[in-house]
Amino acid sequence: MRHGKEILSLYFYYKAFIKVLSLRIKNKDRYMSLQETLSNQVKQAVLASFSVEIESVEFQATRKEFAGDITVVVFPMLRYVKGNPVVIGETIGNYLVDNVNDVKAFNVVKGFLNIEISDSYYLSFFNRIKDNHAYGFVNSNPNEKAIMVEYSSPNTNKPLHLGHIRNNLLGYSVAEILKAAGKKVYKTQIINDRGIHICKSMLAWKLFGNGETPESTGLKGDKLVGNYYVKFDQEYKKEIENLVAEGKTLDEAKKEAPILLEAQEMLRKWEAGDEEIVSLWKTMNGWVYDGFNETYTNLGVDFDTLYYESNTYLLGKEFVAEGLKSGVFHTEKDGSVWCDLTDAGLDKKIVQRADGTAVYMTQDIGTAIQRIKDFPDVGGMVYTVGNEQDYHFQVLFLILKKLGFDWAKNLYHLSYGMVDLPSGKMKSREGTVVDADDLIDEMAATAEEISNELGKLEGYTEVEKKALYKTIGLGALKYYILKVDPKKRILFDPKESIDFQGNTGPFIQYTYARIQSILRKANLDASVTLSAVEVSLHIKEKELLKQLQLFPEVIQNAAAQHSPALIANYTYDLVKEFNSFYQNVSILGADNKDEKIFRVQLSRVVANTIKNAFRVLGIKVPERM
RNA sequence: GGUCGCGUAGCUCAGCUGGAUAGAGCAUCUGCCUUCUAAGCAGACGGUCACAGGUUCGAAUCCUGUCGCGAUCACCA
Repeated sequence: MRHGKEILSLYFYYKAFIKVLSLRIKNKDRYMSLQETLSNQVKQAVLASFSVEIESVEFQATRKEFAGDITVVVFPMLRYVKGNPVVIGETIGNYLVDNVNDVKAFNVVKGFLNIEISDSYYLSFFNRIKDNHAYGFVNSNPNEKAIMVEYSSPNTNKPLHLGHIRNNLLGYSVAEILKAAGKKVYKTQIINDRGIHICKSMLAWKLFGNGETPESTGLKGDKLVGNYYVKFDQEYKKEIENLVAEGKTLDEAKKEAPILLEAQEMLRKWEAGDEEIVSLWKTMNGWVYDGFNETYTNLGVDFDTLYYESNTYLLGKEFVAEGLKSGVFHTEKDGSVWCDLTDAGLDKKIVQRADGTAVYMTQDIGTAIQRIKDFPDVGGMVYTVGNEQDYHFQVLFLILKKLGFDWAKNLYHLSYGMVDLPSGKMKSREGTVVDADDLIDEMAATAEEISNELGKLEGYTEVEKKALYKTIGLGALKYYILKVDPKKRILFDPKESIDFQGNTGPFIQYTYARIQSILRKANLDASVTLSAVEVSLHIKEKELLKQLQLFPEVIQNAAAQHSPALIANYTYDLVKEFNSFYQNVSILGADNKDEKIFRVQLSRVVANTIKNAFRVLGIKVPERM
């Protein structure tokens, strides 16, 4: 037996493991978690042996180089019990062996009491979950308030890029995680469909478009509109150059460029309801939505309800008026409305311009209130928005609290780091963006290349193959993005392709496919329930069971922390453990029938857990690959 | 400058509500496909956990300061 990396591989989740021992085991007349039982018994042992009461007992998973499954840390007790930690540990260990059925043996290393738990404990756990396809998921409680998760929320003047992909994947996954953790969830977005940005695209199309449409060009609608946004910028820059050549300063030129003035005029006309402008606006936004929907479908994300800024920006103003009445806001001499947040350590913030028009904040105040009106069962919201807007949401939440909404305390800004390129920030106007559609296609193409090299898909139709390439390509992309802690920024180098080996989505999908292959070949009745007497656990089997035990708690933690990364990392650990089992233990070639049944069942449960974990990440699993 | 976030192996990342010798993947090097899918397994190599103090029996983890990177401090969204 080797004692290298493989042995240590589970070390890092040992903290989480403790919590998982809270799975119910039968103890006398009621269910009590193993840790609860042990905790009480350790207290008893200390009381009996040293006449001291201790408040709590600290557990951790046993490191792999030592015998045992769970470890009691003796050091904290030294505060109450004077003595040698080894002696104290041994005293407690003996007491546990005598008094707790599932404690089989123990050993003490320095101040650590390592406890061995009986196989029957793990087997009874296994028998409880083996047929539960929703293992790890909690049904939603109808009495509990729902959560609205906002994500994506793009501007409608340009196509989606890699930054939006991170946003979409995070928002979608967090919504699914919350559902899995027992919350009712609504997915939504606020579509920034009005403003100067869309007018720029509209104007450029009017001037240079020659009536082009997605149909006439074969271009996706968002791409077509995005092209005119770029076109506008090019013309704008030309005009600035000309004006500077004529002797204007750069600042003057930027403000006076005719094309910009014309775009601003267009915005005024739009706000005044000019029929021609509004009609063009509707047409071009329609093109963009068609394009976006294609990308969303491709990415596999969806929404339950949509909000458009053009519908909600006026609503905010009502509440600005209300806030003025109640004294939350005040008017400046010029007529603009402000909120003073200096008592909270923040600045003053404008909520409405002097001319009465809405700012970003006005709109967000209105949108939040509108959402609660539309969905009265919503008790909180999650905003998936980049960390460049941390301050905005700090202020927004505070204002909503000041306005007296009780749900305002349940607002959460899911703030994530930017996706940057080696050259810096992605800029649509400068063409330095990684286009979402292109990237998805490239990932599928790479999956196809690798699949062809490996040549394991004989018998698959072209349609099946195409679908599989997409599953794998998207799996690689999504996992690559989601495994990183949301708050950290991602540096994406287009020259370095996303891996398909190691800690990747395809590696996990591959393991799932392997298990499916075994299940197809197993050809046995997996419904029987084996008792502890019939099977004694292989070390790899036991490690797998320990890892499986963690899953429900991982879901809860991921929900509490709004972090898909926790699910991704957990799944990787589970899969690593399974592959080690697979490569070291023969499943179909087990020594006897019971062992074979158990291993097949265990493999099936692992596959199901992979599937469930990946489902909340929005990643599909393949039957073959 | 004020505020917020980040800094762990050559690279990409775990670990952070304090506990045993800080872990993975990629890259480099070694073994393993007449046996369940080698997108795999088993191993080697690789670390002053940015730096300096402090709290503690014990600090990558908590506190303070310094440095570096990023964001933000708009009548833009």
